Order: sequence, then structure tokens, then C-alpha cells
Amino acid sequence: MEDSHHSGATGHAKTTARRRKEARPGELTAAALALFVERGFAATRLDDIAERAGVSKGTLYLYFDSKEALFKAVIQEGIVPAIEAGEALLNAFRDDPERLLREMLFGWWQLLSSTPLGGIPKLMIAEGGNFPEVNQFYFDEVITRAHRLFYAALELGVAKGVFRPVDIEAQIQVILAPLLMLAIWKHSFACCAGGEVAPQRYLDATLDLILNGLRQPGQKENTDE
Amino acid sequence: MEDSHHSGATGHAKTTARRRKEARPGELTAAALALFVERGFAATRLDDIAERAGVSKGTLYLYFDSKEALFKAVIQEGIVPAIEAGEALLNAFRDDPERLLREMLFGWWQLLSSTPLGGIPKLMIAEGGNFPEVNQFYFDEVITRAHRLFYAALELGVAKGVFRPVDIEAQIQVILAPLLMLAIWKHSFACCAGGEVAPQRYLDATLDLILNGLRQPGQKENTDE
Amino acid sequence: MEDSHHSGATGHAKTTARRRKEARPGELTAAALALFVERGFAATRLDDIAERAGVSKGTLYLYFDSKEALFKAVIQEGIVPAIEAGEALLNAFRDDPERLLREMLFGWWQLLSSTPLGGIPKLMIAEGGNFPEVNQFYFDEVITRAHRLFYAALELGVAKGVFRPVDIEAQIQVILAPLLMLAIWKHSFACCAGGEVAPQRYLDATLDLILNGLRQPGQKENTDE
Amino acid sequence: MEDSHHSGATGHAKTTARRRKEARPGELTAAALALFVERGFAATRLDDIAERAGVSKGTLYLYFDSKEALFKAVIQEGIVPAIEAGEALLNAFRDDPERLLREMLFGWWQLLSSTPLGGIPKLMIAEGGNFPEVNQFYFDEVITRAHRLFYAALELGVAKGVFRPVDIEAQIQVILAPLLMLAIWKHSFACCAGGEVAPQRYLDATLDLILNGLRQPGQKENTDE
DNA sequence: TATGAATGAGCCTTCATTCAT
DNA sequence: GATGAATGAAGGCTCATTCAT
Repeated sequence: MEDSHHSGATGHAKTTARRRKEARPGELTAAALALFVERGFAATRLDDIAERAGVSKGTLYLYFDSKEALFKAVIQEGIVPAIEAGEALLNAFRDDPERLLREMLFGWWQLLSSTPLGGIPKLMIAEGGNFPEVNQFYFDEVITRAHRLFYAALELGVAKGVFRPVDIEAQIQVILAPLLMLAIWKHSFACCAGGEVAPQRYLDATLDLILNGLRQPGQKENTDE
Repeated sequence: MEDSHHSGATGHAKTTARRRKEARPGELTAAALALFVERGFAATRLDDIAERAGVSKGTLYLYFDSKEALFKAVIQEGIVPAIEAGEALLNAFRDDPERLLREMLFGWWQLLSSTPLGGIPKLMIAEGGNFPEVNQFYFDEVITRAHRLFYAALELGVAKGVFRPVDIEAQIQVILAPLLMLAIWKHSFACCAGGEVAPQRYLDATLDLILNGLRQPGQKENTDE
Repeated sequence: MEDSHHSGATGHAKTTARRRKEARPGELTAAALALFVERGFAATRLDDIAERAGVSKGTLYLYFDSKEALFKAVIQEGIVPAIEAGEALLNAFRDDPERLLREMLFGWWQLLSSTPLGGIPKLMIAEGGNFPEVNQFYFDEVITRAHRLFYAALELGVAKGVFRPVDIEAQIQVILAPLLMLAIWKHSFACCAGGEVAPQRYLDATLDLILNGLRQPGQKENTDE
Repeated sequence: MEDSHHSGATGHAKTTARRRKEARPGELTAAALALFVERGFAATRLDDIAERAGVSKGTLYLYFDSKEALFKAVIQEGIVPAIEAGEALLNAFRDDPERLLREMLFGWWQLLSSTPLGGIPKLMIAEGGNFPEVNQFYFDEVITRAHRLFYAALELGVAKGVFRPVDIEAQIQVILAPLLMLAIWKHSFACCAGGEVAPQRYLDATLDLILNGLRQPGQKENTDE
């Protein structure tokens, strides 16, 4: 871009090279994420990551200091944007708590179901213990922030009388569990499962249980979907 | 040293030795379970397992053919008895489905919370992918059987009109997720957590949500606990 | 030894095994010394050391934590005994300083010429800079102690009027240089040399120069050798 | 950037560029010499040499075929001029052998003490064994020629009756040793030394010992310095 | 000419596994 | 049965070398 007025070929080549170099770290963490999720940190060889990313083993060390640094980058670069995107949802449905909760769960379900980021919960559960620093980071920057998000949604619903007066703090974890398990399941037992429940049906069941479980007895079911 | 006396205690010593010998495999799998759960399969060294069990590394090979065989034994010997015990509960509360469900969840919660077996879900999630054979075994002998158990309970409740007519197959997984997550949490992020929800309170919230979520609108809350 | 009264075969076997195990570190450092001297630290592969010692590469790690630890052991275990032996010479010839100096130089020459320890000066010169800790140790425990030894000898000679009143501190280093160079030469250019001066002849020349260079002009040459 | 102006300074820039280009190999070998001496050949990375020389790593390969070729150049380009300069001294003091020897030792001492070339002896000692070709070159072109030089000086002194009739061939090495050791010391243990003897004092002691050691008993001390 | 991203062979180190005692 | 010394294959990491720009 910057030297595009100078010489067509050179400019393009430089741009291509630069684009490639700038994209490299992302390609490497993507390959690493997939393999870490599939096999675990220790059982994944750097050769495999390199091969999947289409580079040589040495190239990994041009971008990351060590295998552990690569692990950290996989987590940090992968998950924070997702959380930030999630936080943007809160203000859109302030006046309809049930709709808000439904949207949050649905949006999160999409993220976990259809992007590679869905593997991160499994990865953190499996390997976090060996990386206390990353574990703490994940707890502070992902788990805690996600909890705050849902806390606001539930609190709003209870304040408006849409939800029963429940133990919000505890219910958050209960509510999140089914979707977390779905993401985990997808990367662990999904391969074994024969006639498994389809994700969409599982999501419906989850929303059904949660919304019925929270709803104030007198309230009518919200069927605007 | 202990049987260096040429007489007298020999009988007792033999008994002790035999008892010890027979208990060995269990001591070894117990040590292995703890370390596999804490660090993962690949990151756990046989030296560490041996040290924790109070034997030498070579001794492990007297009882298990390989590290992988030890892993299989850890899973198989640990979990099947638990499932079998669980299956015994079903007949005790046939006439009170809500009570039955509550007892099943509570019994399971006790198992996961207070025994080392609580680490097995995390372990299978983390490492199962690398051991297809064990994974299949776990799926067939633990997950499927557990699902059947809860299927019967929910079906009973729906048939009796105590529970709403829900998608039973899907609801089973939804219902089990919170307790599974509790067990997983205990072995992953528990160390990071500051003011976390106490397990008992978490269990209450889980039962609250599930039973309210399933209950037939007209039914009164069952408070016989 | 300790159980030799118990059973001949077992006792012998155990003794053999133990002797081997106890001798191992020495065998390993000997092999390492030879190769470090010949090729330098960095250019010596652990495989080569292991092969020369007749063990596998992994065995090295049963006795030394790292390649660097092996280097330290090579220096420390090899040189200190030699220094201590040297210090024993001082008292034997207190009354004849010229003889004392001659014996010290001769004894040292023998050590450097006919044992593998002769390679240590070259090794320290070549690699010490990369191991400050070892370098300091060598300086304190070898160089400084050796200097003290020769200082005493020269001081004695000057006090008795056998030697000229020279700058003792400086002369020590000058006097030691020829023998050090001999040891170094043997492990560096000796291979290239065609008609080189024989070590014995080189020693004679050294003693000739040093003793004539130090002798009080009036003194007669000491020819009691 | 520096020649971005389309006119005027082009001539000067070219000259600068050319001068720089011609000086490049020398800058590179200078950087390499310093690092090889400090860390050894194997432990010195080409990145470090390039950085010290202010060029990129790839540039090294524009001037030298390999790391080993760079090593050869370091030795060959560095030392031969020094020897040639030394050979010029011989004819200046033919009539005063003691003065000649003193001047040769002093000139050499200056070379070793105050220029980077002083590191070459250490470097050859440490690494020569791994480069037989360079070793042979150094032996033939440096050591042998230096010996011839000193041989002539001693022979002259003995012939004139200024020096005792010593074993000239052997004495050469003895005489050179102290100065060689000084150069070596400077690049190995100098960092550890606390109250070390100053180089000048060391040189004085060396000349003192050597000249007194060689002098014909009847001759008076030459004090014209 | 100069750069620096990319490569891949090689080495240190670990650890599951074996076996003599 | 139990031990622990020994093994050697495998993986993380380095760095000399190449080459497209």
C-alpha cells in the first residue's frame, strides 16, 4: 500500500510478503489450537503444528520463544476478542431479560459450536493446571468477565420480576454448564457417539430447561422466537 | 527386616505381605489417578507415580504392561463399580420421581465431590482422544449406562405427570452438565478461584433449576427433604 | 565386603556391581576430559563421551545433571587432588631452595606430561570464559594455590641468598609459563610439529634458564642431580 | 536514504560506499576475531558476529563461504602481516644481540598486549585442533617463522659470546612462553584476577629472567634502556 | 549489494521400558 | 517379588545456511 505508487510489481510483492509475514502468527496459533485441543499440549509435537501450518519447525521459533509461549498465545489471542464481542450484547436487550439471556446463550453457543474457539474450554480444563500463569489469566479475563455478563442479565430479570428470585451467583454457573459441556463434548466423546442428540436440539432443551426453571410462576412463556 | 524373626510372626507376616500384594494394584492405580488428573497423562512420569505409591519404578511393570495399560486400568477399575452402585438406586424411589431424581443427582454429587473418582470426567475429557479404545469403553460402560439410568427416571416422572413432557433424551445431558462441570471445575480452576460458590450451594442451585424447570406447572413444590 | 560372609556368589556380584557404580563417575569424567581437551566443550557431543566411556547417552544423566555440570565435575574432581599433592612437596626441601624449585617444576612437569590432567590448562583457557563459576573456582583453588606454593619457594631462596632479589610475585608467573606452555602445546600444535624439541630436552632448557636466571651471581651451579 | 538526492553528492556517496565495501571483509573478520576469542568458535553465533559488525547475517555469506572460511580468514589475514613486520626488526640490531632480543620481545609484547591480535594465540590453542588445515598453516607461517627469527637472534648472541652456549632450539620456546602466556592470560583469567601483576611489571620480570638466564657469566649487565 | 525470513540437520535432554541382581 | 541402573528413541530448541526480494 505505502509504496504502491512506485512500482507495480515490487509493491505487490512486498505487500504479499508482508501480508504473509503478518498473517503467520495467526496461522501458527490456529494450527496449534487445533492440535492442542485434539491431542493435548504434551502429546502435540511441534513438527505436527509446523506441518499443519505449512511451515518448517524452525519457523515456529521466529514467532514464539517456546512451546509454552505458543500455548499462551493460543489462549490469549484466541479468547479475549470473543469475550469482548460478548460484552457488546448486553445493552441491546436491556428491556427484555428473557430475550437477552436467550440471545447471550445462543450467541455463545454459535461461537462454541462453529468456530475453533470452541476447543478452548476443553484445552484450558485439560492443560490449565500445568500453566498457572495462563490459568490465572483465563480465570480473570474470561471466566470472571463472562460471569459478570450473565450476572447482569439475571439480575435484570429478577429486578423486573421476569425471573424468580434465585441465587444468582450460583445459578450463573449452573446455567453456563450445559453449553460448556456441549463444547467440551464436541472435542472429546463426539467421535464415539452413535445416535447422539443434535446440537440444535440440545440447545433447545437447554433453553427450555433454563428459561422454565427461572421463570416467575405467574409469567407466560415468551414465544417470540 | 519385618520377617527376620525366624518364627512366631511368620504367619502374620505372610498375611500382611499377601494383603499388601493384593492391594498393590489398587494403590498404584490410585496414585496414577491422582497424578493423571492433576497433570495429564503425558505430563505424568512413571517415576512420580511410583514415588507417590511408595514403590520403585520397575514395580509398576510387575502389575501393568505399559503406561497406557495403567491408564486403562485407572479408568476401568475406578468407574464401573460407581456406575453399578448408581444403578441400584433406581428401584428404591419408583413411586416418587422427583425424589428419585433428587437422590440420583445428590448421590452422584457426593461421589464426584468427595472421592478421587471425581477426577475421572476431567481425565477422560482431556486424554480420551488419545486412547480411542478407552474412550469407547468409557462411552459404552459409563456414559451410556448413566444416560439410561436418568432416562428411566425422567420417563417415569413424565409418565406420572410430575414432570412436563420434555425432550427426555436431550434433557438428560442438560441436567447432567452442571454436576459434571462441578467435578471438572474442582480439578481445573478451583485453585484460581477466590470467592467461589460453595459446592453445597451450587448443588442447591442446580436442583432448584432442574426441578423447577422440569415440574409440571400445576404441581406443587416437593419439600420433603 | 559387608555381606561377604553370607554367600560367596552374591557377595561378589554385589561388590562388582557396586564397584562399577562407584567407578562410573570417574570413568565418565575421564572420557569427558579427553574429548573436551581435544575438541572443546561445545564441539564435543554427549554421544561421543558416552561412546568413549562405553555407556549410553542416557547414562550420563544418571550421574550429572547437564553437560555443564559434567564440565564442572571434570575440572573440580580432576585438579584439586593434584594441587594438594603438590603442596606436600614444600616441606621436603626447605633447606635447599634450588633443589626445591627444581623438584616442584619437575613434579609438575611429570603431572602435565604424563597424565590426562595435562589437558586441563588448555581446557580452562579455551572454555573458562563461558563458565564464570568454574573459572573463578579454578582461579581460586588452582592458580592462586599454585602461586602461593612457588612464592614460598622463591622467597626462601632469596632469603637464603641462593637467588637474586627478584620481583617474586612477577617471577612466579614467568617461571610457570614455560611448563604451562608445554602442557598446552602437547594438546594443540603437537600434532603439526615435525622435528620438535623433545619434552625432556625442553624441561632441561627450562630449568637451565630459570635457575641461571635466578641464581645469585656469586653462587656456584648446583649439580647434584 | 543517503544518496536519495538526485545529484551533487553522488560522487562522494559512491566513494564512501566503495570504501565501505572494500573495508567490509576487514570489519567482519575483526568482529569475528573478537567474538571467537571471547567465546570460542563453536559458541559464537553468526548472528552475533553480524550484529557486532553492523550488518545482517546474510551479508557474511557475501564475503565468506562458511563459518569455517571466516575462521580461516580471521587467522590468515590477522597474523601474517604481524610476522612480516617482526622479520624486519632483525637487521636493525645485528651488532647488539641483547638489545635485539630485548627489542623483539618488547615489540611482540606490544603487539599482543595492545591489539586484538593478542587473542589469536588463545584462539589457535583452543580451536586449532578442529581445523587441521588452519592449524598447519599457523604452524608453518607463524610459529615456524617466529622461531627462525628468534633462532637467529640467539645464535648471534652466542656467536658473539654475549650469551651462554645454550640449547638454542629449546630455549626459543622457553623464552617465548612467558609472553605467550601473558597474551593468553589476558583473554582467559584476567577477569577473575584481583591484585594481578601489571603487564609492564610482568614484562620487566620476563626480560630480567631471560637476559640474566642467558648472559655469559663474565658479561656485565646491559643497562642502556 | 544487502536483507532477513525460512529451512532442516543436529544436539541436549527426558523418560518409558528392560533386565541383571 | 522388588529394585534401580541402564538404555535409546523421541522431542524441544538452536543455528549455519539458503534464497526470494
